[in-house]
Amino acid sequence: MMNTDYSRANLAEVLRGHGITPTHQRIEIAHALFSKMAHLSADQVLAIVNERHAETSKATVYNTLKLFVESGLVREVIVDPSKVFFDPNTDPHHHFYDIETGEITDIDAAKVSIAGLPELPPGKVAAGMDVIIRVKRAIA
Amino acid sequence: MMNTDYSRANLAEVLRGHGITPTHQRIEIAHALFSKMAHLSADQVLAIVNERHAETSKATVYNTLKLFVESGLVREVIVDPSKVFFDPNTDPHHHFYDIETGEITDIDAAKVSIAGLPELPPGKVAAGMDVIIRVKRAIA
DNA sequence: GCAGAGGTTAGACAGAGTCCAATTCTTATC
DNA sequence: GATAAGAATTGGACTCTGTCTAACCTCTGC
Ligand SMILES: [Mn+2]
Ligand SMILES: [Mn+2]
Ligand SMILES: [Zn+2]
Ligand SMILES: [Zn+2]
Repeated sequence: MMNTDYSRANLAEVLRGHGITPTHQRIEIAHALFSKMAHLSADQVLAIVNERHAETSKATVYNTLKLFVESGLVREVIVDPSKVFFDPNTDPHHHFYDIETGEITDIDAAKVSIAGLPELPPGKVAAGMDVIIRVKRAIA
Repeated sequence: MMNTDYSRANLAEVLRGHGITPTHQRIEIAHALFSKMAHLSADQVLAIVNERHAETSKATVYNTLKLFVESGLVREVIVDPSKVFFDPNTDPHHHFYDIETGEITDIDAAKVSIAGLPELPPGKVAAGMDVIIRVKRAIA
């Protein structure tokens, strides 16, 4: 989706390209997600963004993550009952989820084929599909 | 998994068969889940169980649902970021999830085939797979 | 520079879920 | 049927994630 240019200047351009006014806070939040390319919770984003000097509030982190999701910049991953993770990888893909460590790993959706799904309920349209493979440490 | 005998006496036997001491509260909670055969949140279970006369605490509902999950009597469904649902259907199956109404519908896993999944990460063993198809109302 | 829209903020609030020490129940044994 | 010991339940305090609000700030176009 983006190359490897995670400079603030380039991130600002990416935000503009999605119709988002690039503020300091939004750029820092985008930087946290895209430079780490990891599945981060809101709390983790808040911590990363305020590592050097506190400059972004909890409310702004939540507002911004929601905005990013709505504009397709990042994707929500719902695997843990206690918190949502935000995924800078918006290519179609699935996830391994380690139920012991919480680690989330991507699975390229292009290599996976799913057949035999029933028709959608009448009057309904698809909004997305999640495949989550829960794994745990093999017996020692 | 069970027939259609949702009598308290039979539910008590089912619990014993899973190594669970059948208390009044546990039997009522099992009754709520199996007689409705629906995906219920802890809060919904609490409300159902205390419909006639309050007799079960929130702590017991959570304790019991956890116990039922651990003993394989029910299954957790993690689709909504704000709460867990408990599923009395433990046959392999997937879910439609209406992101607008919250409605959850079962998809028989026997009819669905998934190919091309990568190998599990080294040292990991599968603990389950969830397929969630998020749907919404078709544009009016 | 000014105005107005849009963005940010602290902190109060809500809801799901956990924890604890005190109490009550279940069950095995007599 | 009574007893005793372990198991289960309980209210309520607590934690954590996420939302909301009203005041304040900042950016942009004029
Ligand atoms: Mn939760
Ligand atoms: Mn939540
Ligand atoms: Zn991912
Ligand atoms: Zn189900």
